[in-house]
Amino acid sequence: MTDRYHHGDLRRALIDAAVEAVAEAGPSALSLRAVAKRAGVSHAAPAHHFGDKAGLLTAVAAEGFERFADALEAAWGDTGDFYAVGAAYVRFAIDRRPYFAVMFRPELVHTDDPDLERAAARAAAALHRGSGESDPDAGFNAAALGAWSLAHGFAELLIAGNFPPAVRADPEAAFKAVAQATGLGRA
Amino acid sequence: MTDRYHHGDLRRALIDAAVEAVAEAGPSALSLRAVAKRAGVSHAAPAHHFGDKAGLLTAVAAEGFERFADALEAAWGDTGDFYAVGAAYVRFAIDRRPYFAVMFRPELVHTDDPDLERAAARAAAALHRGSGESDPDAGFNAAALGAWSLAHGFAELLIAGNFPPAVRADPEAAFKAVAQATGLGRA
DNA sequence: CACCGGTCTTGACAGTGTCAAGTTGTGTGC
DNA sequence: GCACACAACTTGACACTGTCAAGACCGGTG
Repeated sequence: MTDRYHHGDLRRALIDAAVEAVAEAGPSALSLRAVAKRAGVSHAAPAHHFGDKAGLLTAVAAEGFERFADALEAAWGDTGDFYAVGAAYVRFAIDRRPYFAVMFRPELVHTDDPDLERAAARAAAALHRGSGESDPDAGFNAAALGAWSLAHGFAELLIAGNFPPAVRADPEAAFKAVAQATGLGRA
Repeated sequence: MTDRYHHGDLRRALIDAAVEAVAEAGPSALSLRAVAKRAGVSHAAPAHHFGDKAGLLTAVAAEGFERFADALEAAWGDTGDFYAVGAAYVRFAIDRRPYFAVMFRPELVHTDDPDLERAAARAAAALHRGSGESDPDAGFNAAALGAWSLAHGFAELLIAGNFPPAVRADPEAAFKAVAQATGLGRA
């Protein structure tokens, strides 16, 4: 099965290999040839399935958004409040770091990919659930964008290593404290 | 002067060339050889001054943090409130995009570089000015981290193209609306 | 004027993404 | 059951990349 000429599910194997590689050295250090070697195929096999290096990362990002949407939806189900969803946002960035490292990087992926767009839209819907309509005057929902910005910025700064040790020790608890300090979550 | 064998200020010229290149295609697409060509020197000249590709980007990031600190300090001077500083944060991310694209990317730079550390510390000090001491129990200042996360997340999501057109039309005004919606800035 | 140290160049190396062409297997229509 | 068409993958090549060692060049100090 595994040593067939036709791999069976090479696409899946390549995505997994890419996720591992990103987890080890980040997306900018990703090498298609290294991914191919990890999956045990020739150096040009990835290009056949994904067209492009960006194509492979696009597939990773799309899968990431799907898992992200799952995590956010589950967080709504648990307690239903904003803190839980924000904490899930932060937890995803930590636990699924290789996915997160690719998901909000337009220069690394094909932003017009239908699968990616669909998955990203699902995640956005899961995130904004229950945050009401956007203000027709302003053209956007200020509270929802604020919550998103807060969670995203916290996750991004945390991952980049800009937060003190006390935050890194328990990021979810720290996020809740930070969110409360801003006055958010009372809506 | 410019066609001398000893360039005069090649280091400066290389940084400028790198900033231009990053502005055009992002930091991941940066090529040392292209930077060298842009500055009119041989392909190995950058390595002599910066040791490394990461070394060049480190110099760019350090310069970025200096300008960033300037901008934040100026914003405090203007009106002295949080909204102005947050808006300056967002404006910097837009106007000085090539710098911002490198400043919070630990995988692209030498995070232990003394110049970079000094500049980043200055920017952090400028950002947290007037936000009081950190809570000794928690080990961090929740309100300050919240403000930082909000501004940073907003800037990051805006740049990545995740916000609706109404926000992109006037990002600073949108940020103020978003910050107000969270209840922040009343401290 | 000799010399020395820093500045930059030249040349080489292994590794990269991408493309064109070829090879190998798999399923389909007959 | 068999030829054929097509998809999956390989092979080989190309231009380009970052990095290193060695050399050429220049400015200033003795």
